[in-house]
Amino acid sequence: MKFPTPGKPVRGSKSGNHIMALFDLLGRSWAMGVLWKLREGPSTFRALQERCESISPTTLNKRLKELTAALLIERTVEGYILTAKGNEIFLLLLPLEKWSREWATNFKETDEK
Amino acid sequence: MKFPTPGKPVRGSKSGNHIMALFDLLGRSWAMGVLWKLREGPSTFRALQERCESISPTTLNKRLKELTAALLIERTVEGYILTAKGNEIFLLLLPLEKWSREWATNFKETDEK
DNA sequence: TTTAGTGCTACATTAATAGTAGCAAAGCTA
DNA sequence: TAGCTTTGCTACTATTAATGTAGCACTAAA
Repeated sequence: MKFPTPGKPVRGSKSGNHIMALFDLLGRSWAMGVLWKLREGPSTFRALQERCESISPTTLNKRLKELTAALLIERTVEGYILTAKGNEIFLLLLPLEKWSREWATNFKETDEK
Repeated sequence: MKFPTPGKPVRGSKSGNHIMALFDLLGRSWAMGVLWKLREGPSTFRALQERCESISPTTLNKRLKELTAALLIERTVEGYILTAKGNEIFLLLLPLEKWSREWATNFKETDEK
């Protein structure tokens, strides 16, 4: 498994700056979404697929492997769960929810093409 | 210009849940990176390209338009800058930096293939 | 020994990103 | 006013990532 590793070249930093490595990891389709959906508790592969409403098994599998390699999630008998680190980062993402709620109000009527 | 709009179907939410719309927006290559690099101050297109170390003009242009439509950045005579909203979200991303520094320590020697 | 559920993998298609060239417009400079 | 630069892109091609649909191998219960 290969994922954006701090210390190795990543998007935005040839030297592998840690924040850029993180952005590279989280800046992939579904990465943050999967973490978010896992906040609800352990989930099997198929259940997670449903929580996500629409995600191909190919992509889900890839993200799960990357996030596992990145130590953010792990697989248990109950299914996939957030690790301690995964939970930490979830808590850091949490404020985005409130912010996005306000942000969303800007696009209610503003229906540009 | 088309970008993940709250209220419209986005990745992870057919109803356009705001946090999922935000994840869809930020979960694209370079989106968070560009916001991050713009914290340093106004930047022209070409200068921004250099700050990013490696980014194709195609992608940069696309992200700039999306982020502009999303009200996070704008173009001024001095170049691209973060808007008030853009700065807010940057501040929310800021804690990730410290976290990622600690996270990175897990991958110093752990050099798996 | 069937049946059902789970965790994927295969494969084909479409979309996103990269990488390189270079053009049109604006601002010097001589 | 004719060149020379810089800037902000766009065009184009190549490569990589994501989608969507099928279905296989495994486990467990009936």
